Amino acid sequence: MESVLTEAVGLLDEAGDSALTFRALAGRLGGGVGSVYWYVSSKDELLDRAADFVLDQVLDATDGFVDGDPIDDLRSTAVALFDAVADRPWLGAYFMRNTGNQPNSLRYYERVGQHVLRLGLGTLETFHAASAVIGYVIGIAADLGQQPPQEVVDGGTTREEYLSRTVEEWRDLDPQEWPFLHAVIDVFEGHDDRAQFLAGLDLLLDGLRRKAGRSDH
Amino acid sequence: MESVLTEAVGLLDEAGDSALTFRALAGRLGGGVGSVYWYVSSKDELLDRAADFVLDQVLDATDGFVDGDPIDDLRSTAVALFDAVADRPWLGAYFMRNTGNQPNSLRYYERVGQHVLRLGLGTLETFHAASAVIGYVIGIAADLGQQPPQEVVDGGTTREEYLSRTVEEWRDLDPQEWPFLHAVIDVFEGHDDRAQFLAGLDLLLDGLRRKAGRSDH
DNA sequence: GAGACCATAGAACATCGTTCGATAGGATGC
DNA sequence: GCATCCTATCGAACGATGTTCTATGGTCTC
Repeated sequence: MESVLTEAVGLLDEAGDSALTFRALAGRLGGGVGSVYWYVSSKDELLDRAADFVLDQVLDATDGFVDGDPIDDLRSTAVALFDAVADRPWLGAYFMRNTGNQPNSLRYYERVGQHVLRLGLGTLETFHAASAVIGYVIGIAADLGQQPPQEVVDGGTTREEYLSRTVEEWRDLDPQEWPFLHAVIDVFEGHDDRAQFLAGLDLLLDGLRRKAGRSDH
Repeated sequence: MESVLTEAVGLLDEAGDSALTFRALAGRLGGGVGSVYWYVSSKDELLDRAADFVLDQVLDATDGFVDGDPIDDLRSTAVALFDAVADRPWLGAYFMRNTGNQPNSLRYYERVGQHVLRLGLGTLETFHAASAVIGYVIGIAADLGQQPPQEVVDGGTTREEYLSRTVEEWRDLDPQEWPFLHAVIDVFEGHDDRAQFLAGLDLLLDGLRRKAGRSDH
């Protein structure tokens, strides 16, 4: 059983979403197609289990954050999930469905929530804050970790070439009509996904810290 | 051409992601399968165009927000996109890929960016803030708008029944181990997706407003 | 040894995206 | 008037995929 998930994750990591087929998986396990169905009842379940499988490892690896400043711990927990999803593009997509259904996504929800709980907000605000943080992390991670275009996957073009070609197209647009695009085009060209994520996360956490401060006194 | 997109959107709206097949689309158009390929070169392109098609309408419908408080306008723009994605679950998934590739997602990016621009932040901060807002909206919308479980789609179970059954399962968990879950379980049971989205958005915008205030003086 | 259950294997089926060649109508060139 | 191209349509066929089904060993229990 476990080897089924290991090999499934291996396929996903190595060649992405479309590489995980029952035939490829069976071949890797040295068995027949039908055998896989003995362990798993559908492809949906296979994906759920695979996602849950790696999320379990992420959770174990980030077990220690429970003693510092709540916001700092919240940040560390969020960053750990982001990093995990960032280098596993497929994980974001399959984390997004069934939130609250898979055992480990519930575990993650709880962990984030416990940090928020320590802020001493009201029940509704606690619920909203935890949901916002998780939603932001998953959303950005899934977005940034999206599959690069086909030509980059095939190796014909590097990521940098593709990026700079996009930028060139933007430069041709009318600056009167696209003031924002032209304003940020230079920083976009050298942008770092992770820094982008962190900046947004800090905005969110800053708002949260302020809300906690207000309800404190 | 336009009718191809209209019917494609119709299929997606009525029966979701899996209902859009070339054969179903051709049947609806009263033609053959091959004809669709004359207008569109692949299913990816079909989905891109369909998503772009409805996004265009959303953008036209929210054209007026350019005169009030920047943060307020930012909020209105974000809410409009959220609402559009919320009742079109498929839109979130296909908005997420190719951000910056499809013409109208670029238009939306620009519009959000222009509001941020008025906050007078630095270039890098402007870029990060705009990305954070868009990422949050798309992420949450895609997450909350996720396809409900099969039994609900089939009509065998209502959304409320499914929700309350989930809650029942949560109640059985050990409160010692799941303090957060038990703390928020009541508000979760009656939660509203849109309110949840707005609460997180306001946290984010509050952080942004504060950052803008700091760099002002 | 017989039967129950665990586990595997692969053929077969339906569906899907995609390709391809055939075909017809209309515009254009001479 | 005729040939030639461009536009547009159609559906059969191909390959890949998820899934079902039946057949076959293997192992354990009594």
